[in-house]
Amino acid sequence: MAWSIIFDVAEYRPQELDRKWQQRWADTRAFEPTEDPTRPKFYCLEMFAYPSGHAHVGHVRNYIIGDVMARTRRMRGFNVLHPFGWDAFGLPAENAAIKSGIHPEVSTFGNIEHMKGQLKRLGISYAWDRELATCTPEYYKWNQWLFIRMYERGLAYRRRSTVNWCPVDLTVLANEQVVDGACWRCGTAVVQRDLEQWFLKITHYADQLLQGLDTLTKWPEKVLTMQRNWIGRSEGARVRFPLVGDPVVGPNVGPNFSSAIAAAIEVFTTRIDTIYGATFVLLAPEHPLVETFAAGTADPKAFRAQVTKFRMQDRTARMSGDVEKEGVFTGHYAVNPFTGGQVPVWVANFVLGEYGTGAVMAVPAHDQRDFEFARTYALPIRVVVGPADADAPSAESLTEAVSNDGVIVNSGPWDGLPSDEARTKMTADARTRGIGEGTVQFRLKDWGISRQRYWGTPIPMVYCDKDGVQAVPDDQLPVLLPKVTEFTGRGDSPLAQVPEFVNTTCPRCGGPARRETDTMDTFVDSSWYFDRFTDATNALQAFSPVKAKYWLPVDFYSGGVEHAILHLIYSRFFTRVFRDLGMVDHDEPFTQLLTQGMVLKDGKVMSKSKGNVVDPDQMIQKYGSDALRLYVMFVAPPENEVEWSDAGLEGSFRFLARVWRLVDHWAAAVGEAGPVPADLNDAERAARRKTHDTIRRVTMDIEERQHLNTAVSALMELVNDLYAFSDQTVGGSPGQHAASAVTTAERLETLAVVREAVEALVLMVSPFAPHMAEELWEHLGHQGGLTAAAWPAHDAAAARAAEIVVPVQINGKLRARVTVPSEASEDEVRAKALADPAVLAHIAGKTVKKVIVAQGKLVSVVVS
RNA sequence: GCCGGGGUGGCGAAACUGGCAGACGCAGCGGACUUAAAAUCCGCGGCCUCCCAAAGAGGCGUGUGGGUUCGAUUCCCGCCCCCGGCACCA
Repeated sequence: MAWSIIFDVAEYRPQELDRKWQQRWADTRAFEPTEDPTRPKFYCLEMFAYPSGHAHVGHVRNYIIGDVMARTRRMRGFNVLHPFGWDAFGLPAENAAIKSGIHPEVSTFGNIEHMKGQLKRLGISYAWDRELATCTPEYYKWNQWLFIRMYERGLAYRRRSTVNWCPVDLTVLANEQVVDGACWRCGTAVVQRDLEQWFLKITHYADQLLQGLDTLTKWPEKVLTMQRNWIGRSEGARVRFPLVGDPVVGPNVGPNFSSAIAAAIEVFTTRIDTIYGATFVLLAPEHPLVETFAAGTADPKAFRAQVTKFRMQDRTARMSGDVEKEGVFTGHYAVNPFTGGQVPVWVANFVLGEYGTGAVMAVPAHDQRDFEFARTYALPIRVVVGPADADAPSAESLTEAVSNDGVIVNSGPWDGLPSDEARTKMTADARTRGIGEGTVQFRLKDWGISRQRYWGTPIPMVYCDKDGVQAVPDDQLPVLLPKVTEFTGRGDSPLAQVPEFVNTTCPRCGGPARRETDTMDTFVDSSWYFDRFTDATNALQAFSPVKAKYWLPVDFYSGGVEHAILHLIYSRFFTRVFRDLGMVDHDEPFTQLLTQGMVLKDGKVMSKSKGNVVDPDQMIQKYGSDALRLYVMFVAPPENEVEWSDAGLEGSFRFLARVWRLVDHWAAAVGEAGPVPADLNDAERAARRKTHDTIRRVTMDIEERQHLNTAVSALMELVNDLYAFSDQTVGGSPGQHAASAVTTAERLETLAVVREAVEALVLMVSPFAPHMAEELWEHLGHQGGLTAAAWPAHDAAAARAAEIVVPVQINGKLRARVTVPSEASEDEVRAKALADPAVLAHIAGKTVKKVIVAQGKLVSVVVS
């Protein structure tokens, strides 16, 4: 039995390495940085996790991406902050409590414990000292503190509003949380409710949030576009159409119809240039004037029934499909302030109450919606824009609206102007005459943050009969979330059922008062957690501006694209608030954003309910964490969606074992090798060239392109080459004969080249497979671990080849390859190419018209 | 409808600035080692044609039809399909 010989070369046993090095990193506190102004910083962050219980490989992919970036930057001399935390408040824990009776606090911390273990078993290099959970008073105190600062500045305010209410989750949803008219979480159709709500005035920053997008050059175009659409800026004008003599309507002209009684209808339009074609005015069913007009209509009951029908359509039918354009005449007329003509006022089901002024001027000739409406109800159509080089079409000939710009016609003094010029001039004219003004309209709305739920940050406000709404003074923060023991899932806010919480004293008069019983949307928590990481244990401040200045902004941020709007726009908003409070001095929180793709199993997103989750722990048990890490990085670029494959994981394990054998094979011999000498033979030079070319490729792929898959490919190529080199130089590849560890080689040069190659390989594989790399690094005789090691340096001269193979094309077809010295001149390359037998055969009997030499790349011969 | 991103072997993918399409890996096939298997090591591999076969040679090939160019997966124009976002936003 030859067992002893077989085990001369140590077997790759990843599970032992995982344990050993994870322990070592924890013992030496290897990843806990402190501020160091002498070194460049790198703040690497992955979106923190909701502690659902178990992380699957889809979640874990994101953490590995960040870890590769963090570990690489550390070796490249950066002071790296790579923290992790828990988005620990939220509905699922509370819903589970209603079902199972387990208190959210208990389940949440239990889940955190388990998931933290999973991440540690993956060897992610987190600064665990800075770990935070948003459900702790140490964290949410600062949510409350910030809320009060916003309240003081008018950025947090309370108003009664129609809100999106989820009848299943029993809570209000922000506009961003309503997807196709349904709750983003449970999919139930959303209903409308009127409630007193707290809002954050994100619209105050609408223009800044839009303009800031232009500075985000390292964000995916997709996300920038989604945010632009979401903010939805449009330039236009507000114009007032006075109502024609009506006893109900008073003389006061209100700019926004804050009162139900006004003497004019204000519309918002982006096409004031078409106002001579405005032949009627449309009101949203929600418009305040609608109810005012109702009483005066011929049949008020029928009128109101119509309007009610339109309002019901709004949320449900309108979302699900095309709703016929319908309207009802109010019996009233308004004056087109440009033509002076009287136009009828209708209520239309397709006009939105919450956008603009809730009223539009209808220009059927130049707006498709108005066109359809006019045709349905036989309202007049008037063409006021024509093409620049032809006559304008007649209204009768139109089959659809013409919405593009052109030249103004049928518009009195404005005839002949191009549309854009007309818009500017007519807006100015409206302003001069006091009937309107230019304005910018946003689609973005203020952020309603009140939630009628338990498991969230209490809103730190108090209601006093005498003094009204009062903020809780800073020295009484945090307003602690009381321990609710019974979760029924019925009624409004669970906190309203805790008298000792509700009943308090007014901070101003000391008299009896009631606390706000709603909690904050959990997106508040996640809007600034990256700031807190810079100073996670600060008990006196949300974070120190000095520490924040050192670490922020986040240099590299990665997470799922599903947060492209919600989290990423709220965080940009909060950053501006902190800036205006003097806490930070940058505008944008995340310099670079990477949106990682999901991991699918059987073509579907992994989820517990579908029963198709891949548990990283099971994979680690079988193949070790390094193989899992490497596979997930190798399978595709980080942005791509990928299908999970057990076979692929096994392939990555094989590669690591191959690296292990290679290094082990040479380790004993290369210990004696010195620096690489100048006079190498061809094989040695080629191996060295491959080493340095790989350094270049891997460095660029990780740092510049985040193409982590091709970085791994390059390492595989290097390993393949080194196996062949081993075979050539010492006979027999590593692993071919298990006991064939090299003890010496014929040439010292060989050992020096191999040592350089193998060390570079171990260093470069370490971000992907840190446990194995640490062990091999130690095995190669290095002390102090990889945390202290430097990334290999690229030597461009060593990477350059002495000879290169140049393909030769004849009339665009590849016909030959010639080998030339890499520094050969253009003439030499041309001569060599034209002398090649295969080339001669193809040009025989033909005329060479042209020879193009692309230096170092290719020769192209044109013949006829 | 508008905006953004895509379409490359059996599969995941690569091709950096217009220059050898398919690197690297998975699955597959062949060889070495072994009594045998596993593991390991080495090799083959887009499609088609010529050839008994091999070697070799040639043709076609990056969704599709054009264009620019000595040369196009890459640039331009038209079309088809897929994914994501927004969607009666005046």
